Amino acid sequence: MAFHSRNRSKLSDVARMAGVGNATVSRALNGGKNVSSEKMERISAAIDELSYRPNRVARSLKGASSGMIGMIVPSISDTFFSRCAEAVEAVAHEHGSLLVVIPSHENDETIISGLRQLLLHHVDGLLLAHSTPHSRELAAELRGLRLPVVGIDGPLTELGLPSVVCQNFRGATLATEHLLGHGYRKVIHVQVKPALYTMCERARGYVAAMKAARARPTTEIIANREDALAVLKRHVGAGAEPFGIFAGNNLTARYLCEAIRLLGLAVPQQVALLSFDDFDLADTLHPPTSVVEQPIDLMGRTAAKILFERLAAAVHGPEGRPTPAIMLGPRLVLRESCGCDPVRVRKAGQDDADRASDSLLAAVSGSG
Amino acid sequence: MAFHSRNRSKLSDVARMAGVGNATVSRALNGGKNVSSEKMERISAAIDELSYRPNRVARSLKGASSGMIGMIVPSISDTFFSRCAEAVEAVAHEHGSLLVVIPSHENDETIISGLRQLLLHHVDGLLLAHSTPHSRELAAELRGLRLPVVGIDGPLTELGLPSVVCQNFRGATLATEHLLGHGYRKVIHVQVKPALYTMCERARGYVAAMKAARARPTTEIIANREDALAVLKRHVGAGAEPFGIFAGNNLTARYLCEAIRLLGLAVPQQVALLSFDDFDLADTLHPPTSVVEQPIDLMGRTAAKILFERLAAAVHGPEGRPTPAIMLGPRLVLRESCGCDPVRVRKAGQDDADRASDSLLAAVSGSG
DNA sequence: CTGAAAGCGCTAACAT
DNA sequence: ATGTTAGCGCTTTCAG
Repeated sequence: MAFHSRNRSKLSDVARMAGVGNATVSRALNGGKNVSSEKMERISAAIDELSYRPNRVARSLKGASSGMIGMIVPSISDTFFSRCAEAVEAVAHEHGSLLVVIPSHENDETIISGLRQLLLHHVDGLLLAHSTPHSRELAAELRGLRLPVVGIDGPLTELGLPSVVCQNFRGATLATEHLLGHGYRKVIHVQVKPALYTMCERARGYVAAMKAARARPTTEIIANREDALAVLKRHVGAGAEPFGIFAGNNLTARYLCEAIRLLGLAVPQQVALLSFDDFDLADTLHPPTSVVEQPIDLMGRTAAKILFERLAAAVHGPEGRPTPAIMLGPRLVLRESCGCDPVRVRKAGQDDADRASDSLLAAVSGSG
Repeated sequence: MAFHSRNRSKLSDVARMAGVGNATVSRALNGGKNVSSEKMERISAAIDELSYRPNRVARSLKGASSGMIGMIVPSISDTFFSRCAEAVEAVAHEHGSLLVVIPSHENDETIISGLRQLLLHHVDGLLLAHSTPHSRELAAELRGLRLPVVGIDGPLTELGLPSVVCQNFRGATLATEHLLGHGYRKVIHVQVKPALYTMCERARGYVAAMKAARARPTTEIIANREDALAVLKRHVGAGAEPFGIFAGNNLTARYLCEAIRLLGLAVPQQVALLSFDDFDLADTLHPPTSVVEQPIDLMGRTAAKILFERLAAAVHGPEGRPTPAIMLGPRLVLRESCGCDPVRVRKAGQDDADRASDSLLAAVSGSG
């Protein structure tokens, strides 16, 4: 039980060794205000000597910061959220804080119980990734919280809480316009989980872009590969004309790609594809899939930064005035599935990887 | 500061309401031993009434369990580790514990400082995923720890600590034998990060299988797509004969796939591919990539389970006797890149998804 | 079986 | 500027 304290020196040990009072050591530890530089020296010498580190638990019990922040995400293993978490952890680390991650499985009750558990552990603040509309209970729970909370991926605007999201609407518009720009007169939107905030925004953006181009928007909801197959069959069968698909997220794109492969459809000759959210092998797929890339790392870092700012400013709980969500811009990553010219695309590539493979490609074809 | 305790009832409130002493409530909370059933009733009624939840921090300060476990992984966003973490979290949740994840970036010093930070926060136990050989410092740190530690992915056997790993050797043997079984006389092994324990084991398994088949093993180390390109060029150029590649992990496979695409190589006609560790779009790639699948979820759950067992048994620190690592079996997932017949493969598919798409496929080709 | 009392290591008044 | 003191909420002897 008491294996924590094995040999570990405590604040009073430091005080004794430095020949000062406990409070002085505590003060020295917390900013060193109101401590003479002479004692400051003696204290830090003693700290080094004893290799003393303050016990976060005791500190936390007393009411000071616990050095932990919580993050509630739909799923820990989902690429998007694990990358968010990684960015958040990086910022937390800079602030000497630990990150506790709890999966919600998109269930409001799970969120509430997770929230309470985090509270019991005295976390200093909370990041909440939740893009389904919250239940009344969750809203109440959040409203009653005296703890800095920042939303990520889904806005907490209605609750007066700050949040960081991607410009889903804009990304969708960009994608749709791009597809339209390739000359496809018919561009459909396929998505999963239409209830999600992010999906709604993307669908809205798609519709807006279609309307602006005087084209007729069509949104299809799918839940699996079989649905994708059915949707594809229907639209391919409807006319010989090639058409574009704007996929709502990478899961949608995955179902679609699988279905396309099963049907033996030519991309982009028969169907052009552009998906929201980049994914690992998008580049390696046949053909490479064009995507709207979200600034995941920036989203995570920004949200965490806001949280720590509030922590420092001791701004707990909702503000009186509504807090607009910070919306970060997505980026079109053009590969080939949207109909872009492979050569032009490769030429336009700006990063080193692209350039490097260019020259190697040339070398290879020269030797083959 | 004191926003944690806002209205929150404490143990003494429960005691007062139930008309018993603090100690009795505490006992009731911790197993209810030595408490009359009558007071037990009154206490639990009071707990419900006040919706009391014990403060984990206070409990932890006093020396009891903190309700938190730590996990140190090379990277939070890496699919393998985030899936491990998810499994671990599930078990932790069952035990009412929180999971704190720290990324090590495969750096021993980072691990050590992370370790110490976790200690300061009184975590009850630790899961360590680290498959590079540990430095003397890390070994010493680990040895001195009075805390249950369980290794995952890499063994901590030398330190007398339990660990859970995949049968990397066996998986590699399986893969190599399978490739050999397809009739490829030449099968090479390509990998990244040869220093990793996992990679060593896989390379050993490959070599063993090759030797058993009286074939000459060739292991190539790559670090990026360009290396993959160079390796491929060399081996394709070396002879017209098709050959097999056993890729050490999914990153290797990815580089290889990209390079294969850039070179326009036919898979499996010119190069057959079989990779260790499944990945998201393996199925959608052209052709679908065969892999050795690791029981990731089981690994995470098992490691966590062992940790909680030790926690319950109060077995802290290394055992006297060496603790053999628990080695979980991988599974060959045969798709097409290894040379398996697409039709046969699909027929052999046992899960619903496969069956479902089969029938749909039939429907589709019938209508086309 | 039960309650009173003594801390766990730290911070924050409150004196000085 | 500095020391003394009183807890934070809980567990745990130690007496009954």
